[in-house]
Formats: sequence, structure tokens, C-alpha cells
Amino acid sequence: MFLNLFLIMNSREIREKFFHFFTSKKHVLHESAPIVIKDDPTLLFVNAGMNQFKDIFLGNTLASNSRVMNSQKCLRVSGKHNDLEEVGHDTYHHTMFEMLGNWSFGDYFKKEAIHLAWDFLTKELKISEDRLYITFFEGDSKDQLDVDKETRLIWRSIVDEHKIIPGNKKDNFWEMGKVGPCGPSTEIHIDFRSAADRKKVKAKDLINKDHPEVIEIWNIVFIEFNRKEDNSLELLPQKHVDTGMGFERLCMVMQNKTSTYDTDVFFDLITHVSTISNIKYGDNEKTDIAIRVIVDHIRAISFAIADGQLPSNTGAGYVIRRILRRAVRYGYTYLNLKDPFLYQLVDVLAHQFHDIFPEIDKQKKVVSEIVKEEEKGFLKTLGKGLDLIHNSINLLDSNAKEISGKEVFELYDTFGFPPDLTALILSEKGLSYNTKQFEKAMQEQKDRSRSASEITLGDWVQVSDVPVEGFAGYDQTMLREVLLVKYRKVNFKGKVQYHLVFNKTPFYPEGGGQIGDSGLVYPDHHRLNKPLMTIIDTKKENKTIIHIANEKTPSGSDVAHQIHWLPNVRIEGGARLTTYRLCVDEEKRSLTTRNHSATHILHYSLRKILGEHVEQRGSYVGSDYLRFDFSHFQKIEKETLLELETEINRFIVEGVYLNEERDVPIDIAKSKGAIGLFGEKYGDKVRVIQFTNTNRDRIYKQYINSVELCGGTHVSNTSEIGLFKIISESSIASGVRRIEAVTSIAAIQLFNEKINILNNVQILLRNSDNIVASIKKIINENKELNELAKDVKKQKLDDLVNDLEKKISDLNNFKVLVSEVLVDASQMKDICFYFIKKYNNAFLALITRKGDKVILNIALSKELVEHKSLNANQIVNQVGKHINAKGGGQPFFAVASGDISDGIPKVFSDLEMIVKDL
RNA sequence: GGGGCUGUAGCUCAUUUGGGAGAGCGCUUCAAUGGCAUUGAAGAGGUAGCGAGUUCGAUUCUCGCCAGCUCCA
Repeated sequence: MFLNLFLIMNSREIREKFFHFFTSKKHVLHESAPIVIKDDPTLLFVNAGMNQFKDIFLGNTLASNSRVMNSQKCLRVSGKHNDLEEVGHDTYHHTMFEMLGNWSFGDYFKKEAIHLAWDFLTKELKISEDRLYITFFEGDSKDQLDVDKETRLIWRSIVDEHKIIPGNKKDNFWEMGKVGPCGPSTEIHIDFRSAADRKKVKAKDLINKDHPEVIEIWNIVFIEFNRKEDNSLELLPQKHVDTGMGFERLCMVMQNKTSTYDTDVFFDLITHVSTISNIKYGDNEKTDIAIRVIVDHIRAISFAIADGQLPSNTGAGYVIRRILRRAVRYGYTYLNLKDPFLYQLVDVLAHQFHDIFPEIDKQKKVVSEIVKEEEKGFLKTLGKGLDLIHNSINLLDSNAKEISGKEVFELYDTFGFPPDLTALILSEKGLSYNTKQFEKAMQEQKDRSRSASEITLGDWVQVSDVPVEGFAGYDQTMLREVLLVKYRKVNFKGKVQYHLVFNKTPFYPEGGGQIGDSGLVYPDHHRLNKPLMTIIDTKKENKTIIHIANEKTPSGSDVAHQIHWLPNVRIEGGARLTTYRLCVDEEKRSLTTRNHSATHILHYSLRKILGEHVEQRGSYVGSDYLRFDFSHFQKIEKETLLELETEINRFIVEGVYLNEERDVPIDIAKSKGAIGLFGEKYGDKVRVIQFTNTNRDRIYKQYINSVELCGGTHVSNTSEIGLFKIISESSIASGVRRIEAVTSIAAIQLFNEKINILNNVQILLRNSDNIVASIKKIINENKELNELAKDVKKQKLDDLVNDLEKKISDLNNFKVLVSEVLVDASQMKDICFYFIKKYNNAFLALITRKGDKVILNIALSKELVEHKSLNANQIVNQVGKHINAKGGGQPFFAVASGDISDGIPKVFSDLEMIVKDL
């Protein structure tokens, strides 16, 4: 490859250049948000640079800097131009990519934004103006929006008018979603076709037409409206600029390539895949596609895992699993890679991004372990699927050409075997499958899922327009004068529930591992003291706190009815509004709070005892117990667990006071050594929870210091936790372990239960003072006795068999035995099997009693069944009627049980009749 | 969130109208060879995920729960 080092910048230099340029224009570098999104049911991954600034646009949060720039990790797996199944087939789409962007929050607007972008491209990067084209918003009559004349005018002062092209709402009016901030955009496109091609067709005609060499490189959005639920547009109080430039595409342009995969961004990865597979990139279209798929996907997978999203079978984790499997599939089919290989690429990525995105390098061992385990799992799935396919093929008529689409769908749906692989295997045998049937089955599955999820949410009903203040429950569990802002009806598992949003609330919404509060809502009126609603859970959707209420009030009427029935108490902007009193279930909250603080201490102690590599991977803090997942490579020995418990309980006994600080600038918090949650996005101001002992309260002469960024509730002194006890330690994924524990009342209960058991054991052992020795002795004795008993039983059975043997009569050439025996049912069965195996002409009928029950067995040598067409099944029912028995079995052995023991003689006489007739 | 599949010995899995709970590997012991690899023999190891129901009888059928896999949203 020819590289002119003086002219061609590598990707790192390009990124640096961007940061440098905008720093010089007074922009502050903002860290990329984790690629994984929490608390937003509509979005699983960050798909644009602006995601993390959503709340600033909406006016919910104030920006700490009015000018910001960054490179944001993004992940796109669906949408019009980003179908996962397409990635790799062309040479410029990606699942994971970097988005360079600069932002103005109420600072500069159109003119400066346009000039900044233009200057960066043409002056800093020295991209030829000749190649650049501009689009602007042409207006939209439905939205009553005029042509964006201002933008057009600004551009006219910069470039030739013929290069400025109007675009419609689809291309040049950017919206975040159905509702929310939006505005017109202007885009810079680049044409890097050959001179000959440029002569043939004008660039103007190729813009926004999916031409691979005429592409958009920079999108500049002027956020000035808020799209409301009724579809109307409202002017925002402030105007913002949001820009996004695809980094990989920019590198492609700057490095004179026609494919992003030919840039240095992918060079090392591709080289590595070539080495592993021994297949050169560029040799063959099919293997090239496979290599592109792999190098693209490993980026998405690694960044997602490093940001805390483990592959799983639902939600965001499932998306990661699907991407990983697609990569494995392409490697498996086209590069003949039959063993795990993707995990080896993590190192390459770690090295490549160690300075800009250090999260992969920091955890490369964990990430690659997880990838490897996933690969192994999928290869196993593939193996199973292969067996199933070969079975189906073997069952096929020799002249059949096709297997049913339903079968292929089942293979995919149930066993996860990809249909394209199925098709490949079939075609090797000259077969195919019915794709119409497959599509039909697929559509049915989709319809089923959609209809199941559609009913769930009702529309929000707006009750009042007061501003929402949010959580106020750190200092109180009861709040008066609360107003209902909006509510909606929801169907959940066949039950009706209500979602309620209040203007302020003491209810903690599920988050940071801590479960949501439950409690009661009362009318805030001194004469009304009956609860109106039962809040069963509290959750967060983005930043909105949603209270989930039962359909019925505690007194049995409908909640919705209550909302409208209530007396109007407060007057707000001319409207009479009901005020409420919100009361959190204090017992549940206080137990949860204890568990949350205990979780922090556990985290601290784990790092102290096991090492700094321990990082939180997930946590559940409930009122009954706590669960903590963390990175660690081996099983924790019993002694270590004990040490851990002791350490934590010392921490508790020390009675360390909580030092809680709100609105601490994140830099200061970090300088204090505060540990952030793995993959969590924090704002500029954070809440710091610190338990640090001072000299005065040291009992154990140990310095204790737990500092974490946390939004949860905590005890004011660690002594409130009372007691900490681990109940289990296990593995949940490769390199990730889980500890479950209880505290306070639950821990005391656990101890009491255990001690109670011990006491009972001791009493049973006649107050032995060495329980363990006593039990060991008993076990040994028991073992000896068992062996003795076994011998005796066997002897007894042998004796019985001998006795019975003597009773066997020869009748018409049959060995006949009809008798009542004093053994249990399973021994009787053994006797039956012994004789019918010993003799080839045995006819046995044995009876035994168990309580009131009479059990009858009929057993016949198999030869009798075959040659004499006898059937034990029939006989047992025929003679069983005398003892009121029903039963059945196989022709050679049948069982029946009844409850009339007086009938036994009749059973015997009937059997004699049967034998005589043989 | 919805659908499908699976759950049997430490591991991998058999077990058909519902009627004896099994195989291979691993483990323990003994024997053969100077030792190891190995070979032979014997043995231990199970509430058939949990809980109800139907049945004379359930690993098997039905329902619920739990866990895993898988597809869809």
C-alpha cells in the first residue's frame, strides 16, 4: 500500500485535529457516553452523538458548558439504512461507529455552526471545495414550516449557488423520535468519484441516493422546536446546534479510499483476521464480505461488553448476541473458522483504542473471555442444528427436492440455527427449502409478538401542567402537597395497572441496583385518611419517575375513578387541582437502604481483599437480600469468604458515619477516589456516598474508606446494618462471580434458624458437646448397619426365593407360582423378574399387602407371551376385579392394586382356572 | 413482554400406547506389569428441576413455578 506520510493522516491524527480545531474555538471535550443505554425503553444503544444531551435540549438539565465537542461511540443495528443483515455486504456501513460532533447549547447558532464546519473541512483538513455539496431544508406545508432561507443565505456567501440543494423533511428535518426536540438541518456531502464519472453524471443528482461515492459526511442540526404529542411544533426557549460527522467515513475521505474498511481504522483487524484464517482480504468477494462482517462486528461486541452489556437472551444483550453470532457464522461458513476466533481480536482493539476509549484495554481479559464463551456456546448450538438437519434430510423421500419451510423455521426459531446455513447445507445435497412457508411462519411469529406488546401501554392523560421536580426522598419518606401531573392505564400480565407521574415524590425509582419503593397515596386533606392508591413499584423512564399503582384502591374502587372524583383543593393557574400525600412503605425502604449500604461495603471489602481488578458488573438491592456481581477469575475459597464477612462486620461494628455529598463536580468526586458504576453514565455533578472512619471511632485500628458515586438511599451510620452474612457465592458468566447476602433482621433470622437447627441436632444427640464427632460416628455406624441390613435382606430374599422355588408347580409344561408373599412391592417385582428370566415358561402371580392396599403382580416369561399369546395385562384386570383392583402393564409384566383383601382367595381360584386352561 | 424447545448419575446423553431408571466417560477399590501408559474385575454415585393434578400406578400426561437455550418485539 502506498502511503504518502506527508499528505495522508492516520485516523488518530484526524480525530486529534478535530479536537484541536474545536478546542481553539472554545469547545470543551466531553467524554463519550457508554454505548449501552439504561432507563429508556425506546432505545437500547446510543445511536447518535446527541443521545446524552437529550435532557439539555429539552430544558430538563442545564449544560455546564455552552460549547462542547466529542467523539461518541454509536451502535446502529436497525432502521432504514442500517439493517444488520446488510452490514459487510457494502463497503461503508457499520454497526458500531464513532460520531464526531460539536454542540452549542444556547450559544452560537446557524451562521457560526456552518462556518465552523466549513472551515474545518476545507482549511484544516484541506478537502477540496470542489468536491463538497450542501443541502438545506426546503420547508414543509404540513408543519407550516418555511424554507430555511437563513441557512441558504449563509451558504450562498460561502459556495456557489448551484451546489446548494434543497432537501425535504425526510432528509433535512431532523427529529429525535415521535416527540421531543427537533429542527431543520443542513448537510455537507462529498463526491469522491473519478473525474470521468463526475463528467457523466452531476453530483447534484446523486445526493441522498445511496451512491457509495457521493455521501453525506456532516449533518448540522438546528434544534429549535419541540415536537409535542399532538404532533404540533413548539418553539424551544433556547436554540441549540447538534452536529454529527461519521468518523470512519471522514477517515476514508482523508485517506483517499473508497471503502471505510480500507482505512487504518480497520487495517490491524483485517490483518489479524487474515492471519487467523489464512485468507487474504481482497482475493474474493465472498471472503471479503465475511472479513468485513467480522471486523465490523467485533468492534460493536467489544465496546458493548466493555460498557457493561453482557450478551444474553433478551433485550440489549440479545442484540449483542445476535451480532456476535452473525460474525461467527460468516467466519464459520466463508473462512472455515470452526473454533472460537473472535476473542483474539479484542487485544487488537484494546491496543488501537487505548488512548481515546481506554475501557476496552482496561478490561480486555474479561471482554475476550466473555466473547470466547459466547463463541463456544454458539458453535455448540450450530453442532446441534447440524445433527437435526441431517436427521431431516435422512427422513426425506429419496426423490424429494425440498424440505418444508416450517421445518427450517422451527430449526431457526427453536434451535437458533440460521436459515442461510440451512440453505447452504441443503444445496450441497441438491436440496432447497420452501421459503414462502418460512416467511409465513416468520410473519406469524412477528404478528404474535407485536399483538402481545401492543396492548400494554395506554396514552398519557395530562392532569396538570406543573413542572416536575423529581425525587425528594433522600431526606423524607412522606411528602405533602403533591400534584398529579399525568397518568396512563396499562395492561400488565392480564391485570390493569396505572402509571402515575407526580410533580415531586419521596418514592425511590428502581435504579443503581436498588428496587423501587412501594407505598400508599392519600388525599392531602386532614379529614380524609383513607389511602387512595397502592403504589406497588416505582420505575424510571429516562428521567421521569413512574409510580405503578394497582387498578383498585385499597377499599376496592377503581383508581381512575378516584382521580376524577377527588375534591379539588388547590388552585393553580385557574385550575382546581387535587393535592396528595405520598407515603413510602418505610419498613421495606429501611431494609433496602441497609442492604444498599452493605453492598457498598461489600464492594469496598472485595477490592481490599481480592484486589483492584474487582469491578461491579451488576447488582440487585432488595429489602430481603442483596446480590452483587463482579469481575473476578476464580472461585472464592471458604476461608476468603469468611475473611470478607469478618471485614464487613467490623466495618459495621465500627459505626462509621455516612458522608453524603450532592452535586459534586465529577472531577472532584473522582479525585477523592470515588468508584463509579461499571458502564454507568454520570452527569457533571454527581452524588458521592462515603463511609470513612475517623481516628476516634477505630476499634480495629484499620483505616476504612468506601467512596462511590451513587444515587441510592443509605444508612446514616453503618451500625444500622446490624449484621452481614453471605448466603451464596457462584459464577454467572466467565470471569464474573456473584455473591448473595443478607443483613440486619434477615441475617439475624438466618442465624436463628441455623442455631435452632443446631440446637435440635444437639438435643437429638443427647446434648453431645461434640456434635461433629457424634454425627461422624453415627454415619459410620449407619454405614455398617446398612451393609449388614443389606446382607440380611438379601439373605432373606434368597431364602424366600428358594422357598418359592419349591412351591413352583409344573403344570402342562409350565412353571406356575401363585402365592401371597410378605415383601414390599419393589422386592416382589424383583422376584417376578428373577423367575421369568430363569425359566422360559414361567407363570407367576404374586400378591402382597401394603396397609389397606393389595398389590398384585402377574409376570410371564417372554416366550409365553410370544408363543402362547398370553397377556399379563389382560389377566391382571380379569382377576383383579375380586380385590377391586385396576391396573395394567406390559404383556409380560403387569401390576394392579386394590383394596378388598377378602377377595384374595377368589383371585387365586380364578388364576388356577386360567392355568388349567393353558 | 410473547412463542417454541430443554431440565434424568460429577460430565455427555439414552429410555414410546404411563408399569423393572440405564449407557459411555469420569470417580473409588482390587488385580495384572519393576514404574507409568494400559488392561481386567468389582463398586459407589439418582427426591428424573420444584409443586400440584389426573391415575391402581407418573421420569413419561395436564397445569403452575423456577432455571437454561432459542426466535420475535
